[in-house]
Amino acid sequence: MSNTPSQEAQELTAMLKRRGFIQPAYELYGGTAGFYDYGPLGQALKRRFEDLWREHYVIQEGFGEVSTPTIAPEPVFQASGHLDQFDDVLVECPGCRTGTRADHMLEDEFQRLAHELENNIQTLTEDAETDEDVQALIWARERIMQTLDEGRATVETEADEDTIRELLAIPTQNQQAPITGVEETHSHLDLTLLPCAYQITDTRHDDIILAGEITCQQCGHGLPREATVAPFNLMFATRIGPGDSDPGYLRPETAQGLFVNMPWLYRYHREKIPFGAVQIGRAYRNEISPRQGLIRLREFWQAEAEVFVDPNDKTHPRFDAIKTTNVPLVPADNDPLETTLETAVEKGIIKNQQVAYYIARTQQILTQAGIHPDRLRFRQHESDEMAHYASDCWDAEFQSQRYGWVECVGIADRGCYDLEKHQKESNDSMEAFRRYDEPQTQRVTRIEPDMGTLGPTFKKDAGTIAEKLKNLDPETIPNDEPLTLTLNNETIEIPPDAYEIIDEEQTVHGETFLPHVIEPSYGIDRILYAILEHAWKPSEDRNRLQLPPRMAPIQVGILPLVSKDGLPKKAQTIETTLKQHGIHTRYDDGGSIGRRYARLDEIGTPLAITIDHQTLEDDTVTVRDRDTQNQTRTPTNDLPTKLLPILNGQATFNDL
RNA sequence: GCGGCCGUGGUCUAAUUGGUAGGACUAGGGCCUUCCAAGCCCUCGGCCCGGGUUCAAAUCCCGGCGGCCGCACCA
Repeated sequence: MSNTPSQEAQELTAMLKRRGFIQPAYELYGGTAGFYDYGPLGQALKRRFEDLWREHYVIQEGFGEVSTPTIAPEPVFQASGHLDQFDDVLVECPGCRTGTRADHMLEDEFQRLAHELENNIQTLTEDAETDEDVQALIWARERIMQTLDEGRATVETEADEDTIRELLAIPTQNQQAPITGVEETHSHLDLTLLPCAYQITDTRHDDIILAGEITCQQCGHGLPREATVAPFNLMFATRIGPGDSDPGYLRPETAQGLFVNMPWLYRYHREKIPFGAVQIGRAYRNEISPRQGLIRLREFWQAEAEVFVDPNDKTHPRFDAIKTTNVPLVPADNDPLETTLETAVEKGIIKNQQVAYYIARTQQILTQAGIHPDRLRFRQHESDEMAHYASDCWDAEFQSQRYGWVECVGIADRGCYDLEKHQKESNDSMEAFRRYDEPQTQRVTRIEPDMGTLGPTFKKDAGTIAEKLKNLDPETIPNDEPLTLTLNNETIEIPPDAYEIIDEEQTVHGETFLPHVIEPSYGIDRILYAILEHAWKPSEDRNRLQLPPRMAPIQVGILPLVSKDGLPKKAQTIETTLKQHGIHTRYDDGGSIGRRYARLDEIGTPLAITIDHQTLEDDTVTVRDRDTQNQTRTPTNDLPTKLLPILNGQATFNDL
């Protein structure tokens, strides 16, 4: 969807650099793709967005904000799946040196083979001489088509192997031919067609062996039977401490820092579900070929929230407040539509209220930040596009004049994926407790081994036997006969005094469960680009950055009309007052007044106050509105109380 | 990662067939100036990096880095 950058977009890029918003990093040394610097204005803009985000998630939602390290030891990503699944497997063609993703290549190859086999069988069926052959081919065809999707095909037929090979035109002398692993079992042949022919042996840190007869799609060069293909993991690797013993990685998302702290955060939130935790920070992905400025970076900023919810209850307590919100949706398997969130959840387009709620939240934040509502939509991931952890996922996408629709927020129902993996990897509980409304009593029958007897009798096997006993169903314990167990292929007899059957009443107050996680994840850099592009209003006589006032890096310009007659001094006094109220000002007495207004318009400063000779007489100044260029006169003393509401977005210039 | 095009002050751009860089805008200083990029004077600032060919390279050749476009990729 990339176009040649328009004149407008190029001018925006130039302005962003000239005025100190952003520029490619390390230009001094030739630049490094995928890294950007935020200058004074860009950083200020980013802070304003972060503060807006915090206002929604930390203040209004009440989620605790944390800050965790950007480097994590290997087990974290072993658990999260990033080490195994967060990579692309690349095959390099020795002919044209094109790198292709191995899994994509195999997929294409299976498709091609499917068609070829289909055709072969079609013609061969017509030529088949005996009914048996025809029957065999029909079976073969059905099974092949049925199972080809899985990358393997099993053919059951009464015809012998040679007939099949011949009829399918498969050379027998070639060990790597699509039919391998032929086994004769009773009256049918089990032909395992594809997995041996095109086998990816993924041993992770070793090379991957690709066997088979595949030609490069780019140049037609045959790939060698055992082309080595390397997994390209998108994480930056490093070493923690000296030596190679302790590998670490720069985090590819801030989320893991929240997951690993789930028990801590659960206690902080006084063991109540649902609760949320958030983090704003840097994340790293070693992209193969980053381009498109802020859109694809190797080091970027995320603002992520993890909301831990009860899997049995994904309603949202404040859903009523947002249910009539209209949102433009692009569902995975339906036409785009605009509907209320209530309808979308009722119709099952959005899976649950929790996801819907954060879609609404996201819409609020992004539009408040200055993304145009008509150029914002929510698109559902196709099932094959979904990350390895997600069960439902919606992307907020903004429409860029330059890059087309670009995702900038992902709202995913990650289920219990992450917590389960970390629980397993760490052997620590990630569970929460669900208290019943009424404690429940239940009769429990269980077997209690008597170690005092088992120990001396069975010595070192006692522990294993005790485990086995506990796992027996008490119902199956014979009453009269001795109890027997199989241990190490031996049958042993357990005397009745070595265990006790306990039948008791237990009171249960609740149960533990793994919470599910709803994750709204914001890509800050992309959002900032969206804000800038949507706010950019170039024209022949003046360029204007129409930022919402609360996003503006510089809030108020302070301009003495002329730099004499004591006007600069008066202006600086006023500026000091405004600064004391926390207003970010910029004093400028250089050049004509028009030039100075233009400079402020270009960086999105919403208000400018001008100190003129009348100020010296009656202590009033003019306040100028960036968007309309209108001016109104205001007493100096009223400035802080009048300007602050405008800058916070609670009032407009017309309220002055 | 592949292919095509490209790389001159902060930005845009000029420099016959090789002869060591000129302009505009911006910015800084000054003059002038009573409200929207006015004018005048002065100033700062450049050949992406490294190698090669040559008496001499912004220019030709090779490599690297970066950019744009296409392909590919994008949990």
